[in-house]
Order: sequence, then C-alpha cells, then structure tokens
Amino acid sequence: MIKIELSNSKTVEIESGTSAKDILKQYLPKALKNALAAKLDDRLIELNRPLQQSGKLAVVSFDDEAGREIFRHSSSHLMAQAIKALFPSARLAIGPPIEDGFYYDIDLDQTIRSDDLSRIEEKMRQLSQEKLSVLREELPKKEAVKLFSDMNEIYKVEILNGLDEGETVSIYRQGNFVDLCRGPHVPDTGKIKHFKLLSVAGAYWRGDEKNKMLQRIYGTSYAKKTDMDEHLRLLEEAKKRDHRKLGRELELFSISEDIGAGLILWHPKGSQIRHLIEQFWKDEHFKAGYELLYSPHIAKLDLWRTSGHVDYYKENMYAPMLIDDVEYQLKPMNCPFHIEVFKSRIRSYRELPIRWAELGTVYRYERSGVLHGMLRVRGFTQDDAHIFCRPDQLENEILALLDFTMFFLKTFGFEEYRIYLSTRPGKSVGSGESWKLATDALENALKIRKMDYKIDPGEGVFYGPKIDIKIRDVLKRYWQCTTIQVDFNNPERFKMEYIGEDGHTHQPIMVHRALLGSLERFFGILIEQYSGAFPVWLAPVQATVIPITERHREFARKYFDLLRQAGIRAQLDGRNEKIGYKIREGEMQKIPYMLIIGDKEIEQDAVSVRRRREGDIGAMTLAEFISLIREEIKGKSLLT
RNA sequence: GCCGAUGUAGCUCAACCGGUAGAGCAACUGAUUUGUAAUCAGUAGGUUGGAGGUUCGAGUCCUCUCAUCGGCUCCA
Repeated sequence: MIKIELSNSKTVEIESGTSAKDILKQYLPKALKNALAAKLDDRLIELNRPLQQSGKLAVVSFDDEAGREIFRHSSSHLMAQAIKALFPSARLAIGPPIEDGFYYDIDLDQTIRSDDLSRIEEKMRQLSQEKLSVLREELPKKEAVKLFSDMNEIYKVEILNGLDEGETVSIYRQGNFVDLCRGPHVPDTGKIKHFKLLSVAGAYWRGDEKNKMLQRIYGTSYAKKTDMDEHLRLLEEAKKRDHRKLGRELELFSISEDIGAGLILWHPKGSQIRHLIEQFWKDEHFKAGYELLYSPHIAKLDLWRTSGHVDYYKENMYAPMLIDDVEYQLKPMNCPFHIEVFKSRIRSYRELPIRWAELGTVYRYERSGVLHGMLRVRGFTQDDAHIFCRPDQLENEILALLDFTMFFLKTFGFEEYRIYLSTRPGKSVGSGESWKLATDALENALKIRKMDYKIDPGEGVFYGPKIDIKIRDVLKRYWQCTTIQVDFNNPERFKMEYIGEDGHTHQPIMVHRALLGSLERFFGILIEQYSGAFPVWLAPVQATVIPITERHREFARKYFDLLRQAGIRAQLDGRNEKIGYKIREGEMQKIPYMLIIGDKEIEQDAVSVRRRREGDIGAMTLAEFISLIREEIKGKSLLT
C-alpha cells in the first residue's frame, strides 16, 4: 500500500501499482475531465502510469504551463505519426513544444510543400479520431539503439549515442508509431483535437550550420477550439501591425533596392518621430549627468586593431578602404572614439565617473538572410554611451543604468521583458580574473534590484560580459534592445589611465551601454507596439483641421495657424472632398485628433473635436483643445 | 550564408494548357460644396525585379542574378 495525498488535501491509501487515472476516477472525477497528465510530487507522469510510491498527486491540465507543453509535445508526436504514415521514408529528428505551439524536424528527400500540410493535418485528424492509446515503455539504451537502427532513424540513434552506456530510456508508442521520448504524454491521441500546421522552414540538425538542413514543420494546438481561433486571429492581427506594412502606409520609412538591403531611408514622418525620441533621450541623459559626443564614421584600421575588433569582430565589419595609402575602416562600434576623447588629456579621479553619450551610427555586415525590415539592418544608430569610472563606483553606475533603462522602456509602454546575463564567450580577450570581476558586478546589481534574469552562457561580447534586456513585440519575438557591458579590457588595450587620490596612475573601468539599442530597431518595435497609432507626444501629425466646405476654409486656416503657433503639429485638409472622406483618411493615417469646422463652429468660435478610433467628443474652444492636447503631450500619455 | 516560397501599375491583386498584360484603390483633370470611416465622370500610368536561354511566339518554361517573405545560424 502507498499513501497518496490529493489536491483537495485528502490522503488516501491505495494499492501500489494503481494508476493516477484510477485514483482520480475514484476520488476526484471532476478533475480528471480536463487532465492531460499528472504530477506526483514534482515529477510529471502520464495518467496511466502505475504509481509505486507515496506522494502528493496533482492533475496537470492545459491551464498549466506544464500541461500545455505536454499537450503540444503530444501534438508534435501526432504530426510525426501522420508524416511517417504519408512519407514512410521520413526520418525524425526532434519535435519539442514551443511557446504557442510545436514543431518537428524531419529529414526527407522530397520537399514538404505548403499544400502537403493540409494532407498531414487530415491524417492527424484521422489518427486523433482513432483515439490511439499513448503507451510508455522503458528499455535499456542498447535495446533502444537497436530498435531505432532497425527503423533507420539515424537521428534518434545519434541522440541515444550521446547518452551514457547502461542508461534506461523511454519510448512512446501510439498505434504503429514509436518515438524516443522522455515524456510524459497525453493518454491517447483523441485528446489532440484542435490543431493547425502553420509553416515549413529549414533548420539545421542540432542548430549547427555545418550539419544537414532538415525540414521543420511548425504547428499550433489547443485544448479548446475557441482558444485556437483566438490565437490564429492574433496572428492575423500581428500581420496587420507589421512595421514594414505600416511603415509604408504611414510613410515612416522605406528600404530601396537601389540603395541596398538593410539600409533605411527615414521619411519625414518617421524622422519627426525619431527626432522626438532623440530629443527626449538627450534631455534625460543631460539630467542623468551625461555629456554628448559626436565622432566620425570611419577611422584608421589600426584603431580597430588596438581595440581587438579586427581579430574578434571581423566577420561583421565591411572591407577597409584605402585613403592616401592608409587603410580606414567604417565603424561597427563607437567605443574607440570615446576612449580617444578620454585620452585627449590627463584625467583626474575627481572627474569620474565620466558619462559620454552619442547617437552613433554604425555599420555592420549582416548575412543577407537575417535582414528584417527595421529590426535587423546593416546601418543603424545606437543610443550609445560609455561610462568611465573607478572600481568603487561601478556598482552604483550599473544600478543607475538599470533604473534608467526601466524608466525609458516604461515611458514607451514596454512592461514585458526578459533579462539575460551573458558570460564569457570562447573567442574573447582579457584575463579570467577581470571577467569574473565584471560578471560579478553585473550579477550583483541585478540581485540588488531583484530582477529576474537568466544566465546566457558564452554569449558575452569579446571584451566583456553584459546584461541584455529583450522586449517582446506583438509577433511574440523577443528583440534585444538594452545592453549593458562591463569592460576591463579596452582600458587595458588602450592604456587608459587617470591620476588617483594617491597621485599614482590607475586604470578606469569602462561600461558600454545602449538603452533603446538602435533607433531603427526600437522604432520598428514601437510601430508594432502602437500599431502605427502613436501616442500624441510622438505622433508626427497631432491634429488635422478639416473644414466642411470651401466657405469654412479660411476660418480653418486661422485655427491651423494658431495650433502651429501653439507648438502643435497640425495639418490642414482643405481639399474639396466630403467630410466623411477626409475623416476616413485621417483615421487611416492614425492622426490622434481631427478638428471639424463648419457653420456651427464658426458661429460659436469653436471646434468639433474627433478623437482617433473614438469618434466625436464634442465641441470646445480652440484654447480648450490646446490645453487638453498639451496635457496629453506633457504626460507622454500612452493612450493611442 | 543555408532551406523553402514569392517578385505583374504607387498599393492590393487578376491574366486557363505558352497566343494582343487587366481591375479596384491611389495619382491627375473636371463636375459636385459636402456634418463625423470612401460623391461622380474622365485621363494617364507597365521593358511583368534584372540578365541570358528555349520557342514562330514567354508574365507563364529553363539557367543565372538581385530583392523580399517564413525559418535556421548569427545579432543592436
């Protein structure tokens, strides 16, 4: 007999070997209904696994993160089963659950086309209706190798060969399908009813580009159809928000084939927004004790030899150009310039910390396949800064940076992020000791601010470790914006020094940081975040004045002039069109306010105010409107 | 860079098996003087991404190339 504590905190004694399902059926039949798997203490198990030991038993359903993973993992198996049924020569690699869905990597001579997806879906539906039991088996590694070798599943064999000799592995069977898998899984294929296969893409085996490229099929699945429909609707919605589409429609930016891939043309409206972001950014930096710097776009190649870029960053740099027989390099980073400014004269400890900021435009070679609108480009402007400080100042500087970052991200409405601490990469400069110091300083600051973070091993820059903050866009991709990097190595390489209190020379510590990351990427994310409807403080056109007929045009022009004098970015739509037409255009251009002027308004010396997406909010005097919109601008209201 | 897909008017998309490149919106011209998301009529607009090739004939088939899209790898 074993003792099982149930989720209603009752404890029952049952025969060892009874399955979780049987226990639940007897004691908690309601919970069983939505159960996908079970949890005994902290271990996930399938419902039909016989229990051998006492513990606390809980139900795992689609509402749990773990439950969703199991569900999607089983979905992926169901898809693999269907693929094997339709394409017996397909060899399976891996098929994990991912956020909102799952995929399976397969190796198949023939290309899976998008119309094959509906065939696979159809087969999956059929297999789901058969309600095949999903059965777990455990066997020694040796036997598993034989089993999968006989099936010619070379990838499974490769995975198995990576395990220790003598280990026991588990396999799962459903119908004639068998897969190597840790599990657990749903009890039968009938549980997976609502799914959709979304796309096919290439993916390297084990994520290594030296390996063979496999075909990856992405899909999604849900316990409830309504949830899946909602998810698919969101995907459609995300397409509408795509910054590339909105960038064209709202005339924010463009990319011209004649100019080159990954190079951005900022149009007047996009430039207006960029200007506002930069202005805000500069104001806040001055308040926070930064000074501004400007530096050239090219510099002698030797500078980049000293910094280590030539040795460690070469693949991202453009070819040097020859000027008067000397090689010059288009800059991929701003740091060496700031270092040179520091070195332009002797520095005292009293000056530190020095905080120098620059909106510095850099150029980096990105492989053609990775370019993506404004989010991944070849020329971009970093909101860069370098802080030079004494060791005893480092922690405070990093804490201040974390706070400063959060202030910026929140101002723009970003509340969801992931924070990573990236440690020393294989290819890097500097001593182990200085890397440890730098890494500890960053980690400490994160702990003091109680920020959740993950360690990203080996993902640091060649000269130092970093904190990266990634924010999530509506397509649910994470984009790295903020980066904070501690660097002991460049001060060493450039022989930077300051005179300390003791009259001797010391080496400063350097912190590299970008908060928004790059203006291009940040703007691209902003477009999607607001779906083009920028908050009033950022809107390129804040109000459009619309006279109803030609008779009202002169009066409208007067109001338009007054608005401009009041510092409001206004426009006048005096075209000979019906008012509905002009309003429609204003809405499509996502202008926050439309001011309608006709006989009534002239008579009362007022304007009828229409708010974007909301409609007519009534008449008021122009002065009232100006104070209303000013308040909104001043507060950087996020209402869109 | 790799795997797959796609490039037709400014935008969104048609054009059957290879047989004279079309439509809506936008633009322009004119009429209309309009009250909260599209007034009507007319005009113009194209080396079908580019370069080769097959063919009597190519938007359509083939080769190369450029760009874009979905991923992989990489990254601000």
